Amino acid sequence: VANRRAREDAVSRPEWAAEMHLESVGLVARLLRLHLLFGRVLDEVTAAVGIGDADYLVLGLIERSGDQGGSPTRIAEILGRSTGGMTLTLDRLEGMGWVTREPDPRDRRRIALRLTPARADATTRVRNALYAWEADLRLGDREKERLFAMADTLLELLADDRSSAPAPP
Amino acid sequence: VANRRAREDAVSRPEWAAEMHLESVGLVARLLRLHLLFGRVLDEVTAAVGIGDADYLVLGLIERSGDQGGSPTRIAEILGRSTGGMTLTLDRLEGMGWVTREPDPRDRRRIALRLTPARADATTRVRNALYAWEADLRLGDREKERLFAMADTLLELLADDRSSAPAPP
DNA sequence: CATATCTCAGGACAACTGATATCC
DNA sequence: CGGATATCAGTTGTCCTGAGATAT
Repeated sequence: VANRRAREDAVSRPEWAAEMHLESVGLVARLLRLHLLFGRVLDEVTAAVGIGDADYLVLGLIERSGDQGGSPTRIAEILGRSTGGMTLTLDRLEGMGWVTREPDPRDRRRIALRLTPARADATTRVRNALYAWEADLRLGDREKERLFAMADTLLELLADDRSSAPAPP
Repeated sequence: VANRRAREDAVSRPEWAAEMHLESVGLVARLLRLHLLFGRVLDEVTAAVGIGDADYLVLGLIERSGDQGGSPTRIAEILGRSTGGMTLTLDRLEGMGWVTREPDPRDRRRIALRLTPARADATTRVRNALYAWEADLRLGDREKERLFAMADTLLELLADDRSSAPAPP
């Protein structure tokens, strides 16, 4: 056990944790930091193209929804927002001429969301910028493979989680 | 090359990407999803203790600032917010009796932020809940080690980034 | 009728910008 | 004085909740 602890300690004190008063640096601390840093990258990239990061996520989901178009409810679910709030967001995006709402003839409750050509360009630029950012990391094949594997492991764990939120004593 | 591509494709199409219309699933897509999912975990855990996630980050940083106490500017920097906004946040936190502001006698421009005992408990509860969440993942030693290593790789890459945000054409 | 999808009205509130006071 | 630190005033904007309209 002593051996295990020593090995874990060796790897579990990254430089950035030096100035923090933490007993130990585990997965959560790393994920928290990752969350912050990646959020910032996202902010910068989207701002450079002139969209907010929240809007980019909406636009990106619409773009990826295929020929059927995106639906407000579905997008709200994925992003963890209310449908009412999503209507407001869409009003805004539509008002700026970035998104169109078309009634779906097959189910007239539904609405098909589509990007206007100009915004399709913009989201493509954001995505290209993100890909460029990824390319700038200059990952080797092996490293990439391992990062993918780790990310997928984490994502599976997180996706299975749905029932979390332990209550405090 | 054909071999490499085949191998990469095998690993680069996680299940969750099935319904998305993506040409390829790279690191960014995974990080985006990770960002969303972990953000939700954070929301749930903090909400269960009765704080907002943004507030938890502030409280957590104050708690970890050691004997000197935290300073508004420093916290704003770490979280990527404006100092003006931080003042408002601190007003709120102080108003709720969660944080105290003490003048620093050694540099009277500065202010030392401290948690009230009650809130120190709350942040501890959140942290414990996060640790419990981590423990619930039931990671094996080897898996943990690999996740740590990968997370640290990513964090280094992100930390070196500071100069990103490529401009669009 | 029960359910699903979307919208509307009204409100809450967090965060920003820019200017200001104080201190090193 | 030039820089840093924190705050204030005024505003913007995003999102939520809860109720309602229309369609299945």
